[in-house]
Amino acid sequence: MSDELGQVFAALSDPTRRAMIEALLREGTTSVPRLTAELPITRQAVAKHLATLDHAGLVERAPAAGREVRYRLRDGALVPAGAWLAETEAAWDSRLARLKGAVERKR
Amino acid sequence: MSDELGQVFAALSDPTRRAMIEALLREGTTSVPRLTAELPITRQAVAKHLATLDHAGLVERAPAAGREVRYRLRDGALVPAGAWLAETEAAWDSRLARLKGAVERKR
DNA sequence: CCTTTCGACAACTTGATGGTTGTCAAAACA
DNA sequence: TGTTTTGACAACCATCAAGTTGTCGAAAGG
Repeated sequence: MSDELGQVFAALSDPTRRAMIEALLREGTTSVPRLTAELPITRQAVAKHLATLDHAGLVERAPAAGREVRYRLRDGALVPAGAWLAETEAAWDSRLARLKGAVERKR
Repeated sequence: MSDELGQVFAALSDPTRRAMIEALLREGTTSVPRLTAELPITRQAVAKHLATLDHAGLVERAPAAGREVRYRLRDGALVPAGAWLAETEAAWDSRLARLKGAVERKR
């Protein structure tokens, strides 16, 4: 469907995937076996989550030696989601502020 | 399960629900029939989406006259999600910047 | 008073999600 | 060489998500 924003938010909605992102933030780059050691799920489940993050564009495969497959964060991948949230939050707040102002003025 | 952040992100992952939020931003407050007129889905589907937004804490029921049920945005509801995204994005960027710096320094 | 509208449920279909087990070939290692 | 890891698939299961149709009673409107 190519709802990019939706895919990013969906990817972030799973706590396991957020944990993976946080691990990536800590460790810079990681791999399936590595994450499998940190998480209480199977290798296959980890691989699936990484594929989801990949499809959402949050993560990409990094060149690695041998058969190893490493993953790293994709530059700028969070920007659209962050921008949408920031804009929406701003509009949200200003609307509520205006409402509040109207109430104040009324009494 | 009570994964608040997850529920918010999940709520935002659906384009129909984002459209509802944007309508709410434009119109201040809305109702099931109103949204049904704007969207290509049934009254019942609209009600379900509103319930989802309600459970995620993004929206709340506003007092209304008669049998009408109006919905409005909940103050501060986006803050945790926005904060998580902003923090993560910052860590993300600084990590990438550091990496880039290391590469520059190396050659 | 009769008809329409609205909210609240319930049942159902279809498809996606998160997880599992199992298999296999290639690479790494003892 | 033989054993263990790793990645890549596939099948499967249970649950949830998005949407539908249908029903019902209460409120609004003619």
